[in-house]
Amino acid sequence: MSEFQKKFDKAIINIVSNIPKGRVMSYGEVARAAGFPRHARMVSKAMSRSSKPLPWFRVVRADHTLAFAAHSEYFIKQKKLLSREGVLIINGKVVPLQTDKNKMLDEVLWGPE
DNA sequence: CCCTTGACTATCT
DNA sequence: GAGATAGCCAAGG
Repeated sequence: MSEFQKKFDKAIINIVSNIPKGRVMSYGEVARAAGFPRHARMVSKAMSRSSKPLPWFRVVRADHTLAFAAHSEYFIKQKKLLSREGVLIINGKVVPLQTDKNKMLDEVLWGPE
């Protein structure tokens, strides 16, 4: 394993494992939060290499769609895992189950900031 | 080295 | 808003 992967994986895994239940982050956001901007495409590989289980299903594309091919095995699996915690996929896009009516959709999705 | 491959993104049409 | 396009960047062949 390259030195890059060692540090990268550690940082990515740390971020992903801390995504709260019912919330999602984009690959780019995870990469940025981990201190590796422009490495969105490598986030998935880091997660795959993780030895411990991760809430990988809480990571979606920046446009709110799932990264897996529609109808693929993992697409179905991710959709199910997310719906289990109140995050639904409608028309291929992530939509949170109605929660706080006073919050804007983006805030419910991506959190207050 | 050069080329291809992604669980990606931002920016046009 | 769905496609196409051009960046992106480490890995592997």
